Amino acid sequence: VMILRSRFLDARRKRRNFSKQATEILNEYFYSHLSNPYPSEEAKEELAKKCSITVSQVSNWFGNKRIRYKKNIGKFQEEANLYAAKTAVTAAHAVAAAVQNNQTNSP
Amino acid sequence: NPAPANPTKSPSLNSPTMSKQIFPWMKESRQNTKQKNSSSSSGESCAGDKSPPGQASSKRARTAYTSAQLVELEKEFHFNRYLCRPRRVEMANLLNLTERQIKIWFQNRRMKYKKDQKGKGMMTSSGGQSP
DNA sequence: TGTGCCGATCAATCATAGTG
DNA sequence: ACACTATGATTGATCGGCAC
Repeated sequence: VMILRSRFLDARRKRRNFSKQATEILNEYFYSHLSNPYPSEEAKEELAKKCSITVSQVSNWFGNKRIRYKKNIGKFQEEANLYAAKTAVTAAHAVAAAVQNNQTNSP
Repeated sequence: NPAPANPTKSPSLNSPTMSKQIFPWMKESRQNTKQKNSSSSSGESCAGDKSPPGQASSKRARTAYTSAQLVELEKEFHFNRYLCRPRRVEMANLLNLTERQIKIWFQNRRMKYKKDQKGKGMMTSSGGQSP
């Protein structure tokens, strides 16, 4: 337990929240692709550009978002509805691929 | 982790408006979809790697490496970015970690190295700003 | 057939920024 | 000022695919 505090030199010390509009763009993408929120490398690059952040940051954002979303879906319902209404449904095609793997369950 | 155990999932959700569905990616995820049963320990073996305890370590629990272990690993990484089998065995014993862990650490370290290299490459002028 | 590596992700955790 | 929550980043470990 004395095995710590070597991290006091980490970069995470200085963290900046993303701009309100960057978060807006990311959430828009996330909720409009809720069926499969895994942007391609190209999509990440585009999002990174629009948000003025790095591709890694986009990856981190989606990683955190996915995990936290599924950890507590209820907590994000409001947000989900908010963005769902705001966007023009683009999650139809992705469903096909996802659905193919979905049908495999029955106790 | 106090988590008792909740193997099976009972998805069932939705508030008033049943607008959202539970897509496959939202499910409990990892450590399934592929259960290569048979033997005991984890699916991976990593060419003979065991720990003295021989406990069923199928549950990987983010072991926190000590700073001492990290220092050794880092030192070795600067010497070689890749580890040969014999060396890996040595380090495993030296640091009291499994070969698998050593292998994975180097794997992750290489990825991190690559990522860092990318971040650099630009940055023209000055830098050192001291407030 | 078995093993290591890569790329992407997961999942837990750290440390800080925000909010009340 | 301070407890508690939201959030970006780090990292040990897994998954699927690929090369040898």
